[in-house]
Amino acid sequence: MIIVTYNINSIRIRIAELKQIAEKSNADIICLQEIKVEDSLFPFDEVKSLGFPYIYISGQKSYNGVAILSRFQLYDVQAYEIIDSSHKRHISAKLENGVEIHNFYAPAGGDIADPIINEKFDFKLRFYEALIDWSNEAKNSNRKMIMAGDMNIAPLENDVWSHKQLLKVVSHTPIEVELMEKLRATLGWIDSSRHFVPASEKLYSWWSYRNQDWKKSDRGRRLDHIWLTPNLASCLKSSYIMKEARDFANPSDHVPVVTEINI
DNA sequence: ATGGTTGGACCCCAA
Repeated sequence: MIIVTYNINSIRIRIAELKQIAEKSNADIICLQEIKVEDSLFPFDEVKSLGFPYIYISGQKSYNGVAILSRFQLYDVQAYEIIDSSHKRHISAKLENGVEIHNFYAPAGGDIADPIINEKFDFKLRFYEALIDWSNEAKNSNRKMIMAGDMNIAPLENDVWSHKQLLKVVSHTPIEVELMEKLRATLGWIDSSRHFVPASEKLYSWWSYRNQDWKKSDRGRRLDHIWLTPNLASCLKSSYIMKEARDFANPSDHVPVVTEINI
């Protein structure tokens, strides 16, 4: 089974890119973030025609919004409102065999890395504390879980273009990195991208729009992640980041993470 | 130190 996570930054203007991604990845399941559309305006017909008849969404107008697209039926679908009831940032569904898929869009956190001055950063930290509680609920349960999404944190030194220059930049501050590691450690989550790429190697999934040549400056960050619970470790077959998607005609600033699992 | 771009809404906000 091939699972993809992709921050699409508006699904309605990026159907052509989604098509390319579906074809190149041969995805069975695509977790989307920032669909930026309310449920009633979701482009169901266009997405179905890409080979995903099963569509599970938690949308809102203008901001946020998550969706799971699937080639086969999923079960026990739940949409959550972590902390703030107006933010649609988490949807989950189960495979027929009971494996859980959780799709997240973590808050970006604003510009200033201080929770007292910047309430968006405070919200991001509280969101992660809530995620840690959510993950801890699965402790000792042996639930098989996949979590995918735009987590808006780049945890390792080589997950950003300059560790030193980004230490005070939201997405790579020590407090965020510590929270993400605390989340990872709850269940011993496996980072599928880093499972195949050593920590010494640069690896990014996002490049800002605010560079005239994203490839030349290459100031990327790895904000998008697919994690597995340890009881799925033996199923993890491969993973890659589809960097070429950043060069599509009308690209998102994020590119897809693609993970293959034998389940 | 600053500003650079994009998307969706509305005459600005979030990323």
